[in-house]
Amino acid sequence: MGTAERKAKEKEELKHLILEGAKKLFVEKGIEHTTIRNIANEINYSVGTVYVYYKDKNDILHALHMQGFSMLGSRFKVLFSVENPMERLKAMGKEYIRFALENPEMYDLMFNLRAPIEFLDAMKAEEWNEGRATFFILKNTVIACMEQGHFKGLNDAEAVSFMIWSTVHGMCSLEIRDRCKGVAFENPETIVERGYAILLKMIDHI
Amino acid sequence: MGTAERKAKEKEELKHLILEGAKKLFVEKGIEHTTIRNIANEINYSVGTVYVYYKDKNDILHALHMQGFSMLGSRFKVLFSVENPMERLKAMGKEYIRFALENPEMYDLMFNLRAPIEFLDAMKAEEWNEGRATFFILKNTVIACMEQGHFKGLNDAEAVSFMIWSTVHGMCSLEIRDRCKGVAFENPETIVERGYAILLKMIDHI
DNA sequence: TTTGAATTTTGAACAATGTTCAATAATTTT
DNA sequence: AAAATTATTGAACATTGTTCAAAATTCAAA
Repeated sequence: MGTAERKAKEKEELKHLILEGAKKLFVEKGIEHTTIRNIANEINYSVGTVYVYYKDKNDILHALHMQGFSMLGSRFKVLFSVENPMERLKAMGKEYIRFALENPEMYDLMFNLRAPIEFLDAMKAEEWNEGRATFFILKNTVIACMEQGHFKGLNDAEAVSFMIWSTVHGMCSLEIRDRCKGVAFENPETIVERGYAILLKMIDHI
Repeated sequence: MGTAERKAKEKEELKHLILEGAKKLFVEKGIEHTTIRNIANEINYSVGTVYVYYKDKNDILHALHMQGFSMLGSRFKVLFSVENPMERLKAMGKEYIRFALENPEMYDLMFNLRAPIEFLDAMKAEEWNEGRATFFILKNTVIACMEQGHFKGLNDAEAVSFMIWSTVHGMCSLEIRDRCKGVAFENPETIVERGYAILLKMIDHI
């Protein structure tokens, strides 16, 4: 039965179309200024159709959430080619920052968005795999660094990974959410780079 | 004219009442699940009254924002008594984390809430003073540490301060926004403490 | 080709929200 | 006591997420 296949594909395509429309608008005007009606309008469908393919607005956010982790994950995977674990770790931080600052809406969605209960339930289930996998890449790199003699005196690889993740995440979040603007840094444009340079030096000296 | 004074005081009191009612509900059921009608109901006034005293919902958020910085600031001020700058720096981090984890809604409001344009305008104006002051306390402490021979090889005190701020902010945000839950840490309850311990060791070793 | 069932799409309708504002009530001044 | 000023109200509006019966379309069988 070829018809069923084609229909399934069409459904997939429409689902994708909705998602891409949503993403475009999110990037253009921010997540909370994008309405379902906007999305429907953007792709020339009616509101109801969106709800056929996505249960919720949350469902859309969740789909984009996974897509975001997929993007970040593939950026990380490229870095497998960097043999030296310490170099790899540093490159990962750089890529992470680049991803966050180039895709602030996506990043916000992934890490800063207030999570409704259903969202959290989905996160605890299998679907959060991508996120967990991304953290494990970091953790394993830290472990590899330790095996090469780095992070001497620190035996808690998980905590080290969490601390590094928190640092880059914190810098990106403060930057993206414009909290840096209020602080009147001497050189606002470069503050994230400078902060990251400090982290690298600290990592090197231990 | 004593009447005018009394009226002014009454107005102040009602404004405060609204704010406290809002805060109570924010803490109870989260910021975005608290409506103006809820707030009005909580203090037995009508919706309209709230709008007489606060221009916006944003206006309320903004007032609480300042109150939050005031709270955090006074916690920091207590630490002036700690003479040793390095000890003071460490205590500040601890206090910061305690504040964030004890007042997650307030913290979110201060650092993670999506800022509407008017909000940002107000931030750039004088009213962000509290926030700027808080960062300066941190920065000055870092400078004092440097003068005592710490942070050797790092000459950018601002970047060091930003990096430290980002680390504790990042850890608290990830924890508060439940992003830690998805990662399946070995020991989830203690991850922030452990992460902070790593930061302290790194600071010590440089 | 025609038909009738299955599927897809629609948009009017609903409840909840932030916000406004003329009307009402309370207070103060004359 | 009357007038004027001030404070409070809640109905009304626009916009949101969401639902669902109806309309439009597609498809397999006769």
